[in-house]
Amino acid sequence: MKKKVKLIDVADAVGVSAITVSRVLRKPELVSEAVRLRVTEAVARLGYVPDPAARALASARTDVLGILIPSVTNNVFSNVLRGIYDRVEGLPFNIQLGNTRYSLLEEERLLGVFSRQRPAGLIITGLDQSHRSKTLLAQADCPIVQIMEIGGDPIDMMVGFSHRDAGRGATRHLQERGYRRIGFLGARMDPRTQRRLEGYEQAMKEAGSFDERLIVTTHRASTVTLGCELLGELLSRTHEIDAVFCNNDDLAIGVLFECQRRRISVPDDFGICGFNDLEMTAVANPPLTSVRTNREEMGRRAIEMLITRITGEPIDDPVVDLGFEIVARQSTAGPIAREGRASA
Amino acid sequence: MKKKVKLIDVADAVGVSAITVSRVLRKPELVSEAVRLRVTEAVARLGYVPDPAARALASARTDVLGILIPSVTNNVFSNVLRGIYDRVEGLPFNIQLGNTRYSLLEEERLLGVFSRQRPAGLIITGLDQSHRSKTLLAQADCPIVQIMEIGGDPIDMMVGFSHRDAGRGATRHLQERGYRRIGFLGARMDPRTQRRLEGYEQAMKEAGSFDERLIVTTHRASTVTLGCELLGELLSRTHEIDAVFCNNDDLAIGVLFECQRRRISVPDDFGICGFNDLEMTAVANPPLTSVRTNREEMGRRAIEMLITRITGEPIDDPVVDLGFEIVARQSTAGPIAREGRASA
DNA sequence: TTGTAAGCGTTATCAT
DNA sequence: ATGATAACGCTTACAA
Repeated sequence: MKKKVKLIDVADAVGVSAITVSRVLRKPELVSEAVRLRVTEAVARLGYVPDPAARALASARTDVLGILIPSVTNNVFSNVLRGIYDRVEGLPFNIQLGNTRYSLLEEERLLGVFSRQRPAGLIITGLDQSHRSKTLLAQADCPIVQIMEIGGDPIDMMVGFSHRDAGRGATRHLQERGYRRIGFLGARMDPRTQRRLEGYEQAMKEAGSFDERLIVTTHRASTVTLGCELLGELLSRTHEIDAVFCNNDDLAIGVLFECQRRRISVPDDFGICGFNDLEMTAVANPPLTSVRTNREEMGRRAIEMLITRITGEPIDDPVVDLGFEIVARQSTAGPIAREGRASA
Repeated sequence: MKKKVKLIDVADAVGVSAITVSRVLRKPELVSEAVRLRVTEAVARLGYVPDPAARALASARTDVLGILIPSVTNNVFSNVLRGIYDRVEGLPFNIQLGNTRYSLLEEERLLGVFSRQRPAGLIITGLDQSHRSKTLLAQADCPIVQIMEIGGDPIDMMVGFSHRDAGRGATRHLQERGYRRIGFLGARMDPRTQRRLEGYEQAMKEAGSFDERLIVTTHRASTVTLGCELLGELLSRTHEIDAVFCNNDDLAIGVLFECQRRRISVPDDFGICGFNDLEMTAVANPPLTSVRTNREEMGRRAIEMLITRITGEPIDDPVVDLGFEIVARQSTAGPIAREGRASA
């Protein structure tokens, strides 16, 4: 292994001082063109690459963007990640990913690890940080974006949407399509799922059809298999039910499969609405209604907001509402559809 | 923002030198118990946390484990990641994740970024690194694990399975169940997919039923929707076909959905075999046969191998074959099933 | 525009 | 068992 090329080696080769080489690399406009060209050439020729540790130590800053998400397997977050990696491509930043596993304690720990590195920026999931985490964030002295949802006072910046409104919107959609006894299936029950449930409850109360027995939740992670099970649980409680709002599409697909097995006709006898609008929903049989949320865009915007602040530009609005969209498909065509057919 | 607590501050508080505090933190057995206790107490009381940049600069080593995977959205890799994060939990290492987007050039670039940090270990996906990447890896001077597949000479260590054998095994399974005209649907066509295709070709040739027209591939990323499309393409070429081996489960689910729409009876008229055994396959209608590969275990083992080497212990075998398992479900019950019924 | 000097916070090395 | 001193490779602050 050949010896490492240092700043001073480049400087010696060109006949300038180390700081000049450093300047060429970071602030080329401060160096005369003649010197700049010679230095650039030498850097390339010698294959010099800066040592990030030395840089971090000397400048009290790194090129690290710390990202904290609660799960690496959940589709939702991998979509956000894709947006993040997309937007950061070609920029001189390094993504450092932390997996909190939906644990506030792990979030605190990772925040500690991250802040010691003096990151250039931080992205953190949700609004519900612990007190200690908030303290750490306040001391982090770098721009911070909370992603996935909006609401309350931002620590610094936010990009997301209202899960409460989305839950209410989905439930209303089912109501508008003529369903009355609408169940709620929820897995994981993280803060965002809980707010979707709140939205559901509000819509059901507004329609005067709220009934606790229609709500089935579990702290287990959501899977397709779990969707099958939860529908079973719901039906074992009552058969007076004509639709479900699933807190995500995995559950919804599971519910659809289970309906197929039980010969429950969707959407005629039973409406299904999912959440997240995974691509699969559009090609299921029948295609599933879902709530589309722009997760890649969320990742991209979060990075953009960080960069804007890192470069010292002003932010127009620290809170960005990306909204959501109910994508109505056949799975919620409604019991109305049957009446239509009956009268035809 | 209160001033940062440094090693020397702790040392002054206890009345020892900085290096002694450093020793207590890294090699406590070298320090007398009396001093050790006082130092530990002071560290806790003052809230001292080491600066990773200073550490890295002084010791020429970091606690970074660099991971290079081709996609953050692909289920397969998020499963591996989960295993990695699982196994590393509680250990004094930091995961640094790089997303190569299936690009050898991006892989090279990230490898450059990573090796400059003097990582404690590296995990890289697959066997097909570029020449330059191999040079960088050779110079990295840390343990390296290639994951996902095995074959050829390991750069250092390997954990995975033979995709060729798995492709051959899946195809044979279909043949054993009585299917003859078996199609192959492939997306992305990364090296591992290509080797699965090779296995398929081998099995088809061995059975004397190889036909190029039965192979439909695309470089697009695999999705459920794409599975629908690829089946359409295959059927537009020929209707003399009684099964498909899909290079992953997303495609397989899409094929199933498309069969439902076209009223093609699975498994009676058409067998479907997927790959990866996502949990969803078990609850589809009918449940889908797939090839199970233990991806979480792969992540865990990779970390274990790194750690073993980092701690200087010997590795029993640098190449770990995790194998695969054909999980036979109803979707490949075979045309035989119909004969059975017919004769009943 | 370029350079000098003094750190940045830790660990390696060599003493004691 | 503990300490003094010199790196580690770069940037900041100030000077020329």
